[in-house]
Amino acid sequence: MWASGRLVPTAGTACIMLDRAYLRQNFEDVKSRLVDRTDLGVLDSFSDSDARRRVAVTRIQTLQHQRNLLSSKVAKARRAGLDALDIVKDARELHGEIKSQEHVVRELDEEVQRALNRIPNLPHETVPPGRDESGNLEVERWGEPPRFDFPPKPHWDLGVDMGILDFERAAKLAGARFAVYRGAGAKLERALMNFMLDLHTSQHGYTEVLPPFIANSKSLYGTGQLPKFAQDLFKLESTDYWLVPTAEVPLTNLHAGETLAAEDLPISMAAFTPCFRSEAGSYGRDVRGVIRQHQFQKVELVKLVKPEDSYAQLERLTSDAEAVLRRLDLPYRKVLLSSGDMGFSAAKTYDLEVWLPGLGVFKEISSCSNFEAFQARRARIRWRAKRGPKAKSRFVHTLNGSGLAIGRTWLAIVENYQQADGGVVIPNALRPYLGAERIDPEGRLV
RNA sequence: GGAGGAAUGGCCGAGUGGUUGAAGGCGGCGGUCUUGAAAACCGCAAGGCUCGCAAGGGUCUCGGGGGUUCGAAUCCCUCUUCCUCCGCCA
Repeated sequence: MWASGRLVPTAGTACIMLDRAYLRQNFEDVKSRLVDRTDLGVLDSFSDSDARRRVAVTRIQTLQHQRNLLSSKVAKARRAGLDALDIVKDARELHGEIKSQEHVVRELDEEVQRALNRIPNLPHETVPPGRDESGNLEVERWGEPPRFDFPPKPHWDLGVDMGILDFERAAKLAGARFAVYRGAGAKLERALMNFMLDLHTSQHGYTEVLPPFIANSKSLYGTGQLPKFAQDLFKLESTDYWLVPTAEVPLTNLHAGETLAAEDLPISMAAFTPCFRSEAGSYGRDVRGVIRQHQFQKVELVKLVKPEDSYAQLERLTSDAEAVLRRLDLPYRKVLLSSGDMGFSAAKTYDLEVWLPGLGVFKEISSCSNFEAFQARRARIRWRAKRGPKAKSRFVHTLNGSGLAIGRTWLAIVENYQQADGGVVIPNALRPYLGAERIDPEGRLV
């Protein structure tokens, strides 16, 4: 286990999602706030294990205290030239008792941890209550869906017909839910990556980071994918390596275990990475095209901020992601997720959904969330306002959002900018990156 | 892959079984002095868990885990990371 417990939890091993003391003291309130997010039984099992653990911890600490007293008596006796054999004998008995109590505490530690691991984050007060996506709130709609004087096609027809997208050969190479991009298709993907990174680093103040595309269990625990969602990930056989499902994992964990200075914050990072997802449990969903793939490329935005700034920063991060859609002139809507539709670790999430005329639907292209201290507590990312007597360190708040998912941006462009002849016009903002104005029906950049 | 070496508080660095949660230095914070600053001097400064209404107490933490011992930063095992050399490789 990546967060294996010690006898008594220590700074290095006690990883929790919600603060235990907060949970204890606000138990009924927490329960009511999580009613749409989880089976409330996990809260009761936490409460029960936690109470038993505290009794056991108190007991072992008493024993350890007695042992320490005896040990210092031995030390004094030795210095005085005495052998202190009777004290040693008593202490030896204590030793056995402590050892057996250690097992009790260790088991209860793990029990508490297991319960905590299953409790999701508390939704922010501005989050609409709801069991699922039906409780979501559309907060904004931007852009005009393009009008066509022909029936718009889905991207899988357009891409395959132009010869820039190949599913059959991808299936031969790897399997279902993979795609091969060729020629203008591959170059469009690369142009989008550069366009997005350039925009965020030069206009929005993000630092570009190129992280490993593989992460260890500890990192995946830090951001909340583990232990609960292991089935959604690809693991490399007989190693502790996992393919990253999103750059959120390496970027958020970049400062894991550190105490940052106030002047370091906020930290804003942007990274391009491929993302790998097993898509277990999504059989039959989005089976055609490149909407749902085992591997897709994404530019991710991550911020580490002071708690008091985090909701203002969520608005900024979301608008940074929106800026990509606006510059590409892609119509979209902004949706505030309900408490039941949010991810496990999030306190508040906006989804950006791009209009796909070929499919006639809005489809998620970015998800921007404030995790408050949930991830920071697990990854132990702290900050300190200043050093000195009263300078207590606190957890940072973490945020992330796609800026954007490149595969879905690719298909949004193909579908929104499609022409009657089967070609695609390149959005103005992208032309410098492609050196062309359109992709012709034969898949050539012209 | 093979052979060696190393890991101590924000940083550097002492410390090989018994007031060492940890000397000393640097850096930080507060103060004295100063018109102000610097220098000098004085003082304060880790985290987790737990008991307690509180004041305060206890316990654990010297890369991670385990062991020996009445007692471990110090001894043993193991893992991780870093450094040096050899081999291999983009």
